[in-house]
Amino acid sequence: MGRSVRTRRSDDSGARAGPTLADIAREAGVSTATVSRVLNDPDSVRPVRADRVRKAIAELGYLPDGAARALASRRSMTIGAVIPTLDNAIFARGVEAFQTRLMAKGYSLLLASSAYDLAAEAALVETLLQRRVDALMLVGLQHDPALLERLRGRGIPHVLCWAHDPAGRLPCVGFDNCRAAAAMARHLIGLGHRRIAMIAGLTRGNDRARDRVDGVRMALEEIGENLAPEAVIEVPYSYAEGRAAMKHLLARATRPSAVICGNDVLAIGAVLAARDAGLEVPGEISVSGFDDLPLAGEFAPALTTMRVPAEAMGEQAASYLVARLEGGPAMASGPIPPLTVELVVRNTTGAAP
Amino acid sequence: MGRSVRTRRSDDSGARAGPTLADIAREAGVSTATVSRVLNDPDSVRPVRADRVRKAIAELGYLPDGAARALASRRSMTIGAVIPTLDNAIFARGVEAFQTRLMAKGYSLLLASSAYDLAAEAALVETLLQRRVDALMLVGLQHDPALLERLRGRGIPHVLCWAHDPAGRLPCVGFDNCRAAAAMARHLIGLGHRRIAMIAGLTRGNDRARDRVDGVRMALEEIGENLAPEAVIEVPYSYAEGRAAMKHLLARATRPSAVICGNDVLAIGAVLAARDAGLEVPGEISVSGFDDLPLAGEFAPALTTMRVPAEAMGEQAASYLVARLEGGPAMASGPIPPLTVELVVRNTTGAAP
DNA sequence: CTGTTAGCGCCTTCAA
DNA sequence: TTGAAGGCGCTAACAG
Repeated sequence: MGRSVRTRRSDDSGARAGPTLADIAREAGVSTATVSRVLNDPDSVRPVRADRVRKAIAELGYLPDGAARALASRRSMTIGAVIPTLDNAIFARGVEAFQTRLMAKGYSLLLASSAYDLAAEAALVETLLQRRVDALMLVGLQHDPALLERLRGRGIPHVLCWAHDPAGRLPCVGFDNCRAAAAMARHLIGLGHRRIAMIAGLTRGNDRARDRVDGVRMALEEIGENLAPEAVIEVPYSYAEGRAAMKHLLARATRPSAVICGNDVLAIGAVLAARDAGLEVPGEISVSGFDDLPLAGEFAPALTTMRVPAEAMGEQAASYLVARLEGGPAMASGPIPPLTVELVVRNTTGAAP
Repeated sequence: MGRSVRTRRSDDSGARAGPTLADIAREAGVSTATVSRVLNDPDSVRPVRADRVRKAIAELGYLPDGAARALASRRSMTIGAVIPTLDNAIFARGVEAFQTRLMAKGYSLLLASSAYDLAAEAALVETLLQRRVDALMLVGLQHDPALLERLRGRGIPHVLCWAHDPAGRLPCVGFDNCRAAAAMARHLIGLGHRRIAMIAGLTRGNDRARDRVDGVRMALEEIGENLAPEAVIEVPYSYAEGRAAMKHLLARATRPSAVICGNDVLAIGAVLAARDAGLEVPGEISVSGFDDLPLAGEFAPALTTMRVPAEAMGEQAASYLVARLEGGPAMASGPIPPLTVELVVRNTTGAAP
């Protein structure tokens, strides 16, 4: 027999549950199927009844149960993302844009950070799969070997950000780090620089950082120069590390005339160190960044850098995943064209002395 | 009749499902209850059988279904957070620490950002509740009037970060913004400053920003001075806005001798503007920040600021929520003591000229 | 357009 | 310590 008031739990540990869809159905005098319909496909219900249902929903303060919906419909309306860190402003921006776009399309974001550790990333993905994410966003092309395979096996739509697969095999929304770095190197080469050093991010487990080093190397080789191993210093992304690395570079017998940095944070640290050493930038040494953080344009001297479309990347990644989820099975989605980066020449790069 | 091989979906749209708990039970020759037990309370199962189950799990590549678990157990192992923005490095750090700690305790993070809009925040919370978050983290004490009420009504444990409720009524993990700002003002007052201006964050819907203004005002009133309305400029948190606000301040008939900024980003913008105007910092004008971002200590001149324990806050918030969730019903949890902030005096504040 | 009826995959008493 | 069985709240055929 139907108690008109449901009693759920007598103790007060945990959440009190609200009314269920069945309660709404009873209140509105319709079947549960109808209530479900006004929730998922309102147009398939006669307006009068739909309104009656909506009224009941409002009156009882009904909130659909996501877990039950996910179980029954096989869609959690939740998308996962694993990023290396939120401590890098450029990732934070990208994630913010990703989340905002997702939310606008009715999806929620399950977020985790891996600290640039590919094994940790794989484990986090496993957890997210367990949470039944409908799709997944990852950063970079390099991952635990079994990871992408697993996603394909499970049929989980996914997208790789901050990178571009020239082969077009992987679904990625990003740009070619190698080409971008090469473009920066050519800018410096064009200014007459030959003694070029690099302060790079840690390349272990970070293909973006590695590709940037490769890009610089490639550009140098184009003109018959080479990037000596000792001309590349790898450090974690931080102002202090950028500064320390530059200090090292300046202490050497032959000082570079230009230093290409793996990102803006390192570059600003490097400029600070150059200034500490009494060197003029760019008069005596040129420094370039990567990302074009808001600070890059404000800093004095304003930083020459490579602008990365972080927001667009986050938004496109979100839109891509949602399209894959909602587009019919036909939606094969060919290779995605790379996003464009832009060399922004400001005041930290100049003619070689 | 039970097909021994389950057929789930013939089309290939959407995710292929993996084996279910029932498959594991069959494979291991035990009941589903037993499999469930080795998952949730391994010690309650005889080791030999437990191992058999674990072997089956490994062999079939079984992954528990979070939605089903959530539905049956009434716990999603998911915690929500709504923050104003990820574009503020200090929030990003806090969220990162929060997420890391949560993950370590077996919980996942559902994240959303509100863009400092309290109505948007309330809507996002509603979405998260629908996703069945077990608990919730919010920023600040000020929220949509119905919001906290709703959380209490639903019995959702929650914590308010970046703030402290002196009355001790609200569950918050943070510090007293008013006191912290007052301490900074007193530092400047002690240096002989009287013409003090402020470049504050937007106070609408942001009680942390408002409290900081109030703290400065309070400290000034202690010495019989007052903070004139025109001495306070409210702007969004960005380097460019900080710079522009400082420019405004310097264009006035009577220039302030010290400028207290709502955060480090504004402060660095302000220092840049002072330098643009040919003013020496702190010789001719003092500037203070708030947060102690990594850049604050590296910047030249190094920024005097108020160090905020962002990581500790994220970690404690996570631990608090998990404790509420897992602590028995007895766990009443008295008021949480405020975190401590620390005045870091560096080189942007000096004696009044 | 609407109601009936099976599950979705797991947890959790309740008995044994 | 184990198994049987009934939901958790909702969706999705399938009839009507």
